[in-house]
Amino acid sequence: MADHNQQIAHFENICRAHGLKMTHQRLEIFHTLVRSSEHPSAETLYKMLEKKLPTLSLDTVYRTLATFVELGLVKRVETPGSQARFEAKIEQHHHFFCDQCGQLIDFTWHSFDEVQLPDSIESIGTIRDKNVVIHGVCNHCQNSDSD
Amino acid sequence: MADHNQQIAHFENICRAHGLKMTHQRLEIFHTLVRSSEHPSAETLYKMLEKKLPTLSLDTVYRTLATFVELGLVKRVETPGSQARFEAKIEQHHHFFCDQCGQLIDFTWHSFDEVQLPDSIESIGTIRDKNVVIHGVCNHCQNSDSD
DNA sequence: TTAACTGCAAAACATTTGCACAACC
DNA sequence: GGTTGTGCAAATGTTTTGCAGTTAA
Repeated sequence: MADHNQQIAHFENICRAHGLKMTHQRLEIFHTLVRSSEHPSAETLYKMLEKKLPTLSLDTVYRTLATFVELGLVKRVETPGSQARFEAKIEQHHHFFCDQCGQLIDFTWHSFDEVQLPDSIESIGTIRDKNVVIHGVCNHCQNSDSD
Repeated sequence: MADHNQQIAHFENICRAHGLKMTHQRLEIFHTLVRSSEHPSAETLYKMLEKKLPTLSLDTVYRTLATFVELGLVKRVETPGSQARFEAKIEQHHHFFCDQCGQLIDFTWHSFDEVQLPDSIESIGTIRDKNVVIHGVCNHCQNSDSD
């Protein structure tokens, strides 16, 4: 929780540094994303916020997310689904994708993060980021298969 | 090249086993995908084939790819782009994505493939597949930055 | 005040679907 | 011959854009 406040302070600084206005919508969208662990789509975020911001429009959510991605405050997560999904998590982490329910679960794997890539890979180009993506079936789905 | 023929034989067997007809379109789409290393989208495939199959329609490409994915003959590649991209490569491999030109480069990393995942990850669920995705800038883009 | 932001509506883009004809087995 | 597949066109779903009114600095 304390982490979130720090992240929000960072968010406000970045916006100020780029001359972006601190609107109600931007603040709420960022708050919601930081506090969520479900990697929501634009539409999911819109639904999460419709009680709090009844006049919010879906295109504002799309525009706001695009702005955040450009500033590096938010990442677009690559998934098999047709809708783009987003996360505001900063720390290096990886994803487990449940092929059955579509849930994305974050995990950390420090020994992977620190491993040096083989030269054959390093020589492809300049590496910015390396991530592990696991596909499988989460425990919840596994257990409810007995219907 | 020889590998491709084997893969195409496998493709024909699978189709037969599932009662699927061996149409000109399916054969050509699969051939093109097997021989390509660019992980094309449905639209790219359609353009690659329009000289050879002038009456081919884009929706047939979509339908055919969906069928192949269902049969496990083709994989949908997860990319940041808005169009889905596909590959017919069978061997375990990983992807380098160039953030600048959007090119996807395959690489192998056997010591990663063989590593046992930490228990904390194994306990999330049943793992079907684990892949590394690297983001960066490929050598080609790096070198042409001097314009 | 004024430049940037939002909401609305419409457009653009990617993908899917219904139907009638054509092609495979 | 009968079933499955294809092409056409239209529908659907997701994301983007133009514009005029609204809001933060």
